Amino acid sequence: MAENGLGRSSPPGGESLLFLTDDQLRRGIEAMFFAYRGFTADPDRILAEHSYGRAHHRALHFVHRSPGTTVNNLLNILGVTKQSLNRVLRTLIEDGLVSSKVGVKDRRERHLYLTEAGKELEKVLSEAQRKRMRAAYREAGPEAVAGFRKVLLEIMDPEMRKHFDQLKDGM
Amino acid sequence: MAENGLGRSSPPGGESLLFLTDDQLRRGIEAMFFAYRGFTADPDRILAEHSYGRAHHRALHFVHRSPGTTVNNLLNILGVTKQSLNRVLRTLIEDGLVSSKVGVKDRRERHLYLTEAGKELEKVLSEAQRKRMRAAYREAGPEAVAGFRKVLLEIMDPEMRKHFDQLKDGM
DNA sequence: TTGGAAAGTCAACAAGGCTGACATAAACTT
DNA sequence: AAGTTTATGTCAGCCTTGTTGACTTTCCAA
Repeated sequence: MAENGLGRSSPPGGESLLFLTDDQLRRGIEAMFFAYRGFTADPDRILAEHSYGRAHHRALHFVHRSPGTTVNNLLNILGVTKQSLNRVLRTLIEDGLVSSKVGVKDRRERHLYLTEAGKELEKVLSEAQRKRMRAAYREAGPEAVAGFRKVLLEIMDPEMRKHFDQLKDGM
Repeated sequence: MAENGLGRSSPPGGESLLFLTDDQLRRGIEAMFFAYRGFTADPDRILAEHSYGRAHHRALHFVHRSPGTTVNNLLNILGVTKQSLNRVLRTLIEDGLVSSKVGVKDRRERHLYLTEAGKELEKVLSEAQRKRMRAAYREAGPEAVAGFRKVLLEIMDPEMRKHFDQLKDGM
């Protein structure tokens, strides 16, 4: 059986498992790396104009997605420390993009909402990002998109997958 | 025609373009975000044990991939400033993971190679990352993987796509 | 009612981006 | 030969965004 270019013979099972060779996996890893750069490029440019970073985008996105969410919930979704999130949140609140309301049931909690200005910036950011994704989806076609989504789901940590699925419910 | 949940009616063309709705695009964006976290999680853990970061991983990966590459070429691939790359490269060279050799044809250039120790760490990192990708690919199946790759290619900036394709040649 | 847990805030530090200025050596141009 | 460009490296300093530790306020349960 022919070598596959890495000095290892192909795995047993023949052609059907060629997509699992180390070469193919490495190509996938590199594709993920380069694609993620494109994925964030457009929002990054817009954020820079506002002196914000990706962390601000993420906060805006998920507050938009789950209005009234608590800081703690956001923490779990974003997977950063509360101190790190707090700094970003503080500037967004100071700048009037996010409003924070003390919880009614539990007054320790802060519920987060986008203000009109916050919704506006979120829209600009997400439209820029969607524009690229739309073009990519259109070029690749619906079946490729289905595969894309399927693989991404499998790459996620189970914990993150849970958050992803929970977001779905709120749609 | 039914609303799609965002207060916009579905695009003309009917069911066939449902994968291009803002909802679907937003889900794709979120999937990309959560998946990228999983994608980097395993290497990140290993890197932390060595007091390295993702920047070191990227350098190791691409030097491994293109042995003898120049600093300038690496700069273009990674898309960072030379100061930033230099800091990372310097520690890798000091730690004996990367070797830098003056060019023969053009003595201004430095050609970069992994040392044995460098190859070892790169292997540990890439095997951890491939392990997750292999599991994901296996779960998703070859057709999904093809779609995954196709969409990623389309998301890339043309400039990055060029680098990606050039790497292919070296395989 | 008191002590622990939870939510959030403040302070300080580190990694890794960035810009700008500058140095050196080698290659190229005129 | 002189001047310019290119490749690389370095220093200084800034910003964003991660981190840990210490602290306050609030809630709840023993």
